[in-house]
Amino acid sequence: MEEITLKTIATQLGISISTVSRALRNHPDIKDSTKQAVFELAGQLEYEPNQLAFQLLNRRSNTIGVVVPKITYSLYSQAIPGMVDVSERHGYQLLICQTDDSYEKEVRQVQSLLSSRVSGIILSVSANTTQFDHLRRIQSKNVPLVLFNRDCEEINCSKVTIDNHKAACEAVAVLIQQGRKRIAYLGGPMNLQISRKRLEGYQQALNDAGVTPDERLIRVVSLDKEAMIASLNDLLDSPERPDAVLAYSDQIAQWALVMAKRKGIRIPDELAIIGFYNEPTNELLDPPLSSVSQPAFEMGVRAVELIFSELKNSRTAFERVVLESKLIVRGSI
Amino acid sequence: MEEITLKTIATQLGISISTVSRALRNHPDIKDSTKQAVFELAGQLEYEPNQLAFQLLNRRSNTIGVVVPKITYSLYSQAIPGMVDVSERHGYQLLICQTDDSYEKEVRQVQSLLSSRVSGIILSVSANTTQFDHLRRIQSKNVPLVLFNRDCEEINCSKVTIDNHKAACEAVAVLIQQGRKRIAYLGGPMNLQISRKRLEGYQQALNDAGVTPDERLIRVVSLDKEAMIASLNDLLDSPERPDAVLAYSDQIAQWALVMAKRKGIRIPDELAIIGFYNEPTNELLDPPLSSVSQPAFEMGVRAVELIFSELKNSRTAFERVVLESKLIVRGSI
DNA sequence: AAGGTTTGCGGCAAGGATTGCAGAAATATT
DNA sequence: AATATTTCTGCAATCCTTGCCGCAAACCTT
Repeated sequence: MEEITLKTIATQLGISISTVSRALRNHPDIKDSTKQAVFELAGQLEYEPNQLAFQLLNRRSNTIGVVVPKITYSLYSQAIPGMVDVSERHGYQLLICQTDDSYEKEVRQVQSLLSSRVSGIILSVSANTTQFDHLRRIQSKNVPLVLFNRDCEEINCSKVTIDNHKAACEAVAVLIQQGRKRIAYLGGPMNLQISRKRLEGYQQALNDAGVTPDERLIRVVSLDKEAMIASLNDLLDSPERPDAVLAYSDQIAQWALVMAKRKGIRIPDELAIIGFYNEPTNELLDPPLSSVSQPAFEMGVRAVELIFSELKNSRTAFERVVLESKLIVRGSI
Repeated sequence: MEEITLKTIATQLGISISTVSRALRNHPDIKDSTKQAVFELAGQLEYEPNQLAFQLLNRRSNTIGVVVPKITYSLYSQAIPGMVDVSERHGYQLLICQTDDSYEKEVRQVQSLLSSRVSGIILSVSANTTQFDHLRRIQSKNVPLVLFNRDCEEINCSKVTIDNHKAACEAVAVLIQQGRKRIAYLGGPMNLQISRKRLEGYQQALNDAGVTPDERLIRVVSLDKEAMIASLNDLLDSPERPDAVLAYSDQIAQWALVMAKRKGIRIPDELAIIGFYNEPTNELLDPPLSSVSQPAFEMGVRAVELIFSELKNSRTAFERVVLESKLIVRGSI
């Protein structure tokens, strides 16, 4: 069983390869009768044009590389379908990699995507990435790069994010208006810019309201489930127990809600909770969890669109798309 | 800014392309001093071997195509990381497509993957696929094909599934043992084999226990949220209200739980609920949702492994991997 | 009928990397 | 010193497709 190529068809019909190629692409130079014969035989042999050869010729692969920390994080599992949607419509495919939040893996993945000559790269930096030469390398090869969700200041390129500072600030403001006095921030990894931005937003809201911040209410929470639960236990059992919580992610917020309930803490009376990302399951909790919603699907869509616009028009300035986030108020506050 | 190729290095060093190629692959025929010079310049120019050329030469792309109905379905968003893990370890990448449960899209995606000369295809059939020529085509091209989760009898190939009949049967048996009399089955699309198998398992369990089935308790539920809620309302408000429910998916089961609670139906006293897929958020509900857990991550791992084993040893018989499902008992029963 | 135009097709090159074979240079052997 | 052997390097083919140039035959023009 060997590959069916243009050559196979050409020799079987006793014509040249170029004629077959043109016939299949409906070139006007080719006689109708020839075209018909070619189409017939091609269908019969189930000929599929070899994309690899085509891509080599065109020096690009019609493929967009996507690098995310973990596909399972809901923002990514929602954003990726958005990317798939748009890119499929343009005849592009997605090469998806995950870094497991490891810097080394991120570098390897980027390398490998460049080697595969992807047409563009969409990336969300890992929690352990503090050096960015690999991203500069993408740019120096003139491959469009779009950062989304997890941004970094060090790289100048097109970006799709929300205004994390503002989102956190507004969420905390709502808590303050409710009369909450001891508001905690449960942050994610602090070398993530978005985690820091949310912290700054939190601090600013306190500042604006003239509330003295309490350092003990600012905690970095591990994303690992067991460790997270331990942190939550520690906070909820401590004498400085908060009366409100803004969490870096719904994953954290959901467990905070569940743990608090198990401890008999009444929600929202004794503890208000707000998370980030507006996971669909927030609605199912009792009480339902309030959350800052991010348009994840749209982030994916926009990221791919930015790739295409750079591809089409390589000399445009970098675009920063800042999408609207929105506090979804439910029973937890 | 042009592409850095072997030629670039060769001309700059005044040696031939072949020498550069061999130097980079550490061929023993090449003098050490030459190698060193080549390595140095290659590093300096940030040379990346062009995978496209390599793949064309080798007639394969080191890429595995994955076709699923929707990436957001939790089984897939868990299985894909399993696939990514294994394939990355082997130096392969994943080309991910979704069909949105459309037959036409599925055909197109498969076509396009074949055109891209993927090394193998992993697929979960769409809910509207009733014809399978496109899958036969994959096989006739000697491209390894693995079906997972959503199987179909019509195609003979390697498969990774669970025993849906048995899983449903055992779940219902537990409900019967609890003394439940009116057990409902909330099924998914009926041209999905897994949905039918679960129905059969449900029916067999009733049969085995000598319970007369009530047709009104068997319902096909749309996967669309609004329509689903309407169906649930209808069932829960009807005079033939069940005292137990086996749902095709946790998505359905979770909403059944929430809707029942809102109607003041006590769970599990008045209504027991079991879902499928063991979504992580089941734990967060009140009461926590019982569910038939499927090893989604492992399904992904095994599917890729099956591709590799066919790739290595093309003449092996097809393997059917049937993984163990398990009823996770929580407060909802 | 001689020249010009159209029609239909073939040949060649390019795109980048690998590799068997052959050949040149350097070294070893007699 | 002449031959044999080893060490290193280059040529050319290959993977498949497309674009460009050119050629022959057929047609049309005057």
